[in-house]
Amino acid sequence: MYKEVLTVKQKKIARYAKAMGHPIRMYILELLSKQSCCYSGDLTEELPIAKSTLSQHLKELKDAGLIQGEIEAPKIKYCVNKENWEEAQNLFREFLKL
Amino acid sequence: MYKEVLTVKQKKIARYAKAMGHPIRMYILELLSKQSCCYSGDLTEELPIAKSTLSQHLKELKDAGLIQGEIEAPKIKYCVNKENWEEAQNLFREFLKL
DNA sequence: ACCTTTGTTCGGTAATTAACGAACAACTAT
DNA sequence: ATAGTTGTTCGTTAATTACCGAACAAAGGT
Repeated sequence: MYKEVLTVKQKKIARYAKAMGHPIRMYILELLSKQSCCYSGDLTEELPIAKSTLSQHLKELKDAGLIQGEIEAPKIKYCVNKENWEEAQNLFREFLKL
Repeated sequence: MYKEVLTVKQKKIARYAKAMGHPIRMYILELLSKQSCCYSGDLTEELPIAKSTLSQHLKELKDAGLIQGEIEAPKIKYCVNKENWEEAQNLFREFLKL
């Protein structure tokens, strides 16, 4: 049992950063942060990846808490998870010491 | 030959984010951004990981361009890479739309 | 010269990540 | 009831990541 040196904040920001650590996911996040929502079908068309791959990236972002999906049958509408997005913003801001 | 949808900025920020995607590396970055420099020996003592593992994490950060090492024999002094650090700051700021 | 300190590299293992196409599930619309 | 749309899951493959201890390399001090 040793002293834990890593802070909760460091772990949280690392978790968010990890989710942001892929160009495709950055593309999605940037899109969502600009226009708040989109359908994953739109992404499939724009992005040069298989739909199964896209599905995985969306899951990544969802698991990290940065986005959320809402069923609008037969589609799914994705939006930023406002609460966590703001937390991430604050963590990054603080880290970048503004 | 299809249209490239990913921007240079998205790729760059993803690269930086990926390097930040581990708690240990966040710890190191936060330390360096606060006090500008440190010796890796200090880190070895504080952090609960093998020195070989630490060496790898430092290499990650170096390869991403976020830090740089200067030999001060027999130690190595690590500092943030100011130029790239500022680029990263700007990219994140812009992305977080401040 | 020799020992110590410091950090990298090597070899190995285990887990995770990224990607694809095919198959499947859920729901809509006809 | 059937066909189409949409997205997830599965199985597979390849590459990368994380971690360790041991071995190695470089430099400093004695």
